[in-house]
Amino acid sequence: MNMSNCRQCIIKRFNALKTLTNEELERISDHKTSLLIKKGENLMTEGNAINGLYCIKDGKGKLTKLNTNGKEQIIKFIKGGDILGHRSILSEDLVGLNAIALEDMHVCFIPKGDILDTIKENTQFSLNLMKNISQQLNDANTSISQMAQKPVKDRLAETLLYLEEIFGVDNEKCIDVVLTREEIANTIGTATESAIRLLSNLKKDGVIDLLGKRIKIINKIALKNISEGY
Amino acid sequence: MNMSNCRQCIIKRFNALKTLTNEELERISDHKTSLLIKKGENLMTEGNAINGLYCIKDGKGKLTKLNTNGKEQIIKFIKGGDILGHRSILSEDLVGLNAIALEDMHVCFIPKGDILDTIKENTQFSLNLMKNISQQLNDANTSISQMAQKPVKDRLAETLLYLEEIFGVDNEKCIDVVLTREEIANTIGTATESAIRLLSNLKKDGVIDLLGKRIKIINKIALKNISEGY
DNA sequence: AAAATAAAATGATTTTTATCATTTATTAAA
DNA sequence: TTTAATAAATGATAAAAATCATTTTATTTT
Repeated sequence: MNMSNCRQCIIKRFNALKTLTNEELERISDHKTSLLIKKGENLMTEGNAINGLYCIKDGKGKLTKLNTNGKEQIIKFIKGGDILGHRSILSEDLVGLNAIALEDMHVCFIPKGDILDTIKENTQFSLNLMKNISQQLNDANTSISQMAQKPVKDRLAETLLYLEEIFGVDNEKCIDVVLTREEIANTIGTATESAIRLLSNLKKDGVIDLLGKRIKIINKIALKNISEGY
Repeated sequence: MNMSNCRQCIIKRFNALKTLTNEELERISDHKTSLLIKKGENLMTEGNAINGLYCIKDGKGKLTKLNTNGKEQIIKFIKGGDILGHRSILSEDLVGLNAIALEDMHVCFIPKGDILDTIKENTQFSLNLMKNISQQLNDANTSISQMAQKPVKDRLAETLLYLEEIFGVDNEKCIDVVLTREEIANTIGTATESAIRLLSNLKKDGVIDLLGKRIKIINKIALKNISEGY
């Protein structure tokens, strides 16, 4: 059984679950399970069937896809407030992406049946899910375009700005997520060495600072310009 | 006024509109308008507001995005049976892509209000729209991964297979869509000259044949292997 | 704390891809 | 149907990015 109650949960305010009625929340609260996903563990795995919706309470993660050649492509980053698995539930497809914890994550799992029932009875919830996926689709289309047409340096600049936007900064003004250089490379779609080299160049140019794995954006305007090809 | 009636329209069988009730079809039929989009014309334009759903009766088109540097990226191809504009309606965003006719297209336009009403009253229609967008999102994620990690040659092979799958072949077994070399390049995200060169190589290797602009796949297995990096 | 392992950084080199220049072919216009 | 315009093809070269090799720096493990 589960100590925590969905009605009291503050994280639901940040996603489609905010539209649920008290009655719906009670039902979900009774059926949900809480999970601890440790750093490096998979919350969802590409190719598996899905049997519910995940709501991330806290922690950070990455959504990845394994290429035919075995290389990991990071498609998106996730954090508290995000929901996962609804795409797969709605399309009745297998899961398309791996969800992997970048740090320990607390996650709630809501069975598929409850979600489908709620979709059918609560139009607003339904509309919010659609809105969420629609925005993701728009973002994905933008990514395709940028992957296809921007050079690696521009994509790196873009990604650094995106990471700061998503995760914010810590008390030393560094982007508040710890990624390996390989993960950065797998986000922008380049070789690890290329990512390292370009990061070093950005540091040399005074646009960013590198404190171990942590990255601090020093000149956001310059970075924005680089991301647009100037 | 409009001669044609949605109830009789056969194209609706191929998309989410198939779940509409007779009553809903009548209402839509009364409000819809039919459009002829001539080759090269825009059906939707990036950045514009949307005020309805488009249902393509026949013809072929491309969905594109203009990059910051002014280059066109082709995100997806469209044809009879496809619906357009629902993503933008659902997310309440501006249109994200240009829809441009590759040949004359007949299209029905259904005002936004009717669509939103129908979403609210017909759960099955709603679910079908979600399913459609969910699948598009999955496809888009696959594209991101391939753009980021596959070399141009592999992406070209992939694209040729995709085009044949979407548009089929004509009576000479050529892929049944006419694209310029530039459009092919803008699909796979490369320079026009590179696309031309790689097409020439594939022809020299006997994998495809080039009859003017038309492309015939000769060895599908070889092409599939190339697309996977062999 | 020392040893072992993994990650990051850097250099040298090769491969891939883009760009520029020119020619040839195709399509559209006068 | 000849001319003009556009698209396709090809060669030469430059630029971008990947790969391989090695060193340095962190991070774990013993």
